[in-house]
Amino acid sequence: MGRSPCCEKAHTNKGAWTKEEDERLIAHIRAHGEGGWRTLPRAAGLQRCGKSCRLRWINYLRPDLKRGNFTREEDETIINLHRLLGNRWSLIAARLPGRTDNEIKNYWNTHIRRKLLSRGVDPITHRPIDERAPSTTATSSSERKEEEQQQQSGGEESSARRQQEPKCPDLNLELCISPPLRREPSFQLQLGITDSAAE
DNA sequence: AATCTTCTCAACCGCCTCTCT
DNA sequence: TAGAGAGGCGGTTGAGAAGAT
Repeated sequence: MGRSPCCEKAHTNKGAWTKEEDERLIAHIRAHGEGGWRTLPRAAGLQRCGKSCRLRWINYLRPDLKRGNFTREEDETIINLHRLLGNRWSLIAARLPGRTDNEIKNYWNTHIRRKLLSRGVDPITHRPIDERAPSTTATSSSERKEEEQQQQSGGEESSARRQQEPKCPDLNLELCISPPLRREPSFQLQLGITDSAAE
């Protein structure tokens, strides 16, 4: 309502970033560090919204990002954390070094959600879907592919086992809530998730 | 080879929360 | 305590790629 927009939209670029814009952003952050997103575009000579710069840096340009496919372990970690935290992608991302919340969110929506559905598991509640047969939910070609892959990757994952025994690697997913010291980081520490698998 | 359909993921949008005054 | 500014988050969108017909 009475809120001013985060940036002057009339003079900002939108859409895909160019190589030159990337380089400017990287150079500016290397020189001045992260933060000050509202003033950064002007300082860096970018015709971009500050939020856009932040997103580009966090999701794509950060040097510590791990690109490439998710591993099986990461899959299971995401599923377990989602069961615990729900759609709190930033918290989930905090447990997966090199992965971003956006990346995990996309991966969840495009792969894991279907994977769970094909297993007969409700991706929201993480409980078995009783009423509907799994095959009725997995109708698209990719969903069928997922199923085939799972069958091929060793029959070790029988559907019965999948339904009754959610795999929890070495994750202690118990929540320890204590009075908030500051913001999320402290909360994350309080989570007490000791995924020794990641060690 | 051309067209249509489906999938993927980078980016945007709007709201919420935190911090500062 | 209230209000404003800034950062952060999650949902959604759309362009391009890949696959199917």
